[in-house]
Amino acid sequence: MRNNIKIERARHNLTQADLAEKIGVSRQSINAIEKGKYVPSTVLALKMARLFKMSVEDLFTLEIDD
Amino acid sequence: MRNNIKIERARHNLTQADLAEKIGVSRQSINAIEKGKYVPSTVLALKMARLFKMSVEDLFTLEIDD
DNA sequence: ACAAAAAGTAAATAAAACTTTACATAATGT
DNA sequence: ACATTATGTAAAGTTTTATTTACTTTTTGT
Repeated sequence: MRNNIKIERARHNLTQADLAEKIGVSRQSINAIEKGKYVPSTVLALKMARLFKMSVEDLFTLEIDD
Repeated sequence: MRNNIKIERARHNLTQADLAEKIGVSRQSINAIEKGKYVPSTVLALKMARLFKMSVEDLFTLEIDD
């Protein structure tokens, strides 16, 4: 699964720490999710999408191997 | 977080076992997710939404305590 | 160039997701 | 009523997500 978190963070001028705080996770979790180290829970995905005013589908996209 | 999995399953005439097989998880996982026992990963949410031809946001909705 | 802020990473741990097996209960069809 | 299918649930175990602390590297501003 890939994601556009880094791009949306840039659009909204947020650091990883900012985003982490806004959705209630640690900065390292944001970093790991952003880098594709692991798949976030649906709650996190929904919160991020809501924050960025976009759909979960536009923020996260399935890949062939998912 | 609440979800409309049970309803969508009914609309599509799928048993929990059917759905489980289609998205590649155990039947018990579907049962647990459906009953709100735990929050699925974003990959599962995306797969279910895609199967039901709807958005993740329409299938899963955040609640006040999330 | 320098300092400060941001991002990357890693190890140890905790918490939650998911599996498997197994059995109980409820619903459905004949 | 009976058999079959579907759902609910539970315990034990594995895997993955997420946290904390701490340190390194990269980026940004002055």
